[in-house]
Amino acid sequence: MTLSEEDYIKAIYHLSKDDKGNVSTNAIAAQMDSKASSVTDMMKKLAEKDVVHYKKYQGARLTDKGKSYAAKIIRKHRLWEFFLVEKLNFSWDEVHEIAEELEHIKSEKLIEKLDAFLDFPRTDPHGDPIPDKHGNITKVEKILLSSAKNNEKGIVIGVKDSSSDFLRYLDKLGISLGKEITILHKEPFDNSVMINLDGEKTSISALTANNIYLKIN
Amino acid sequence: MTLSEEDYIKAIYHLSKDDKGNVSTNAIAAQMDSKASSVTDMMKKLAEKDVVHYKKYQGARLTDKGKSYAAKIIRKHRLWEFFLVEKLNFSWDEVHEIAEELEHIKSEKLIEKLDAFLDFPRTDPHGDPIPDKHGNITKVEKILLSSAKNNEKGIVIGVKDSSSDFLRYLDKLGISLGKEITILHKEPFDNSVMINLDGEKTSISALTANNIYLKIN
DNA sequence: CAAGATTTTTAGAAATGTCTAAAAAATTAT
DNA sequence: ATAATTTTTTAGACATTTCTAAAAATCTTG
Repeated sequence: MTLSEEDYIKAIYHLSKDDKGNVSTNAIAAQMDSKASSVTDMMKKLAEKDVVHYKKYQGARLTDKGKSYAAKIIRKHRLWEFFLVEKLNFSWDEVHEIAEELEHIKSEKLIEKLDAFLDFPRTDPHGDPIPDKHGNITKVEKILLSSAKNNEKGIVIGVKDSSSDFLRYLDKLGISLGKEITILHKEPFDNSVMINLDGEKTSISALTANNIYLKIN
Repeated sequence: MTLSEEDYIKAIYHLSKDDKGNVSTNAIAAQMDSKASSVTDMMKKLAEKDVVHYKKYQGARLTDKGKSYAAKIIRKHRLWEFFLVEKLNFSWDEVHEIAEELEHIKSEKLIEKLDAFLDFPRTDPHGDPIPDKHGNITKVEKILLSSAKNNEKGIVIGVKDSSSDFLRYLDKLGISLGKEITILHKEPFDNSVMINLDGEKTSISALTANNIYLKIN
């Protein structure tokens, strides 16, 4: 697979995470920051290679082969992110772009040795699960902070938005993976949430609350 | 710079290591395993970008900008090789191909952090010096084993040929970086060399002796 | 359910990097 | 120094990946 093909496979993977339907040409173009016509061309090529199911005017979805390939790219991306943060001391908002390049390095042996060197991490620095070498992902039960109920207590285990801006904002708030958060009160007026974090009362906006995943004990 | 441009820059760098003259179009084509016409095209492009001096029918050589760029690629290549061997337990004959890919990862910050993580190594797993962040290379005095004199004693500090085949052959012979070798006798008939290695007498061929660098105490 | 709006595909073009074949320049050898 | 050989460049083509503009299909809505 070329670099470009791998990027399209990843895009389709991310767009079809939850629902199992087809992904539209326009949705892929938006995700890739390219044009619908380019997507159509690439879908024909990927269908030829048997990594997507594609029918004119009906969008695309990954075949089993495509899903397996996507999982391998995601695995590489997340292992490299873990390496960058844990070994090279990058912060969690800096690693995505670099991992976007590293994820295309081909060697299987490299990635298995890296996995062992890192002591087989289960999640990346943003809490996202790292697929195993067969492409299997362990799903962890999690809810959005915004949908937690009053008096519920949870551990921060992930973020929905992992843009640098959001991650740096969380740093400023003192929110990081593993932190315990108690929901004190949800404000109906603006859907902001009053929480207890490290013994302090803090109010977080609806948008922020909608991008933090909690594991409820 | 694109991947392909970087590969051409590297090729010219390697071809003009010793002598300062221009490198011929055909020599570059041979090194790159491509055709002379492709080289001509690329030289025009690289001259435009001011990384090579190029005049029709007279070959090319790197500009200062080109040399600096080449040194950065070499630095990345050799740091990654060191990482692969020292941290991921690859053997010295396995790392070249993987480093060929890793050397194109762009982030400067990545490479400075990697350098620090590896504790600022001075040479790669084949004994070749790692340029510093400014592109400066520390030259070490060294001679080919084939040109050492009888009764001279030296430490293996590098190899001229770093192909997998040669490196694996050295493994079989028990020759690795840091080993002490004493030249016992040079056979005029076939230029083979009788050496003392770990207290054992061993004969090595002229070709082998011509690809091992020694530091004489 | 037909007209308008939107989405998707097709057609044609550009940029990159490569190649083959032929022409041009440089080198070598008689 | 001229002919033969080798090297290098040019010209034209092809594969990839992308784009714009126009056409075709699908969806939406009064």
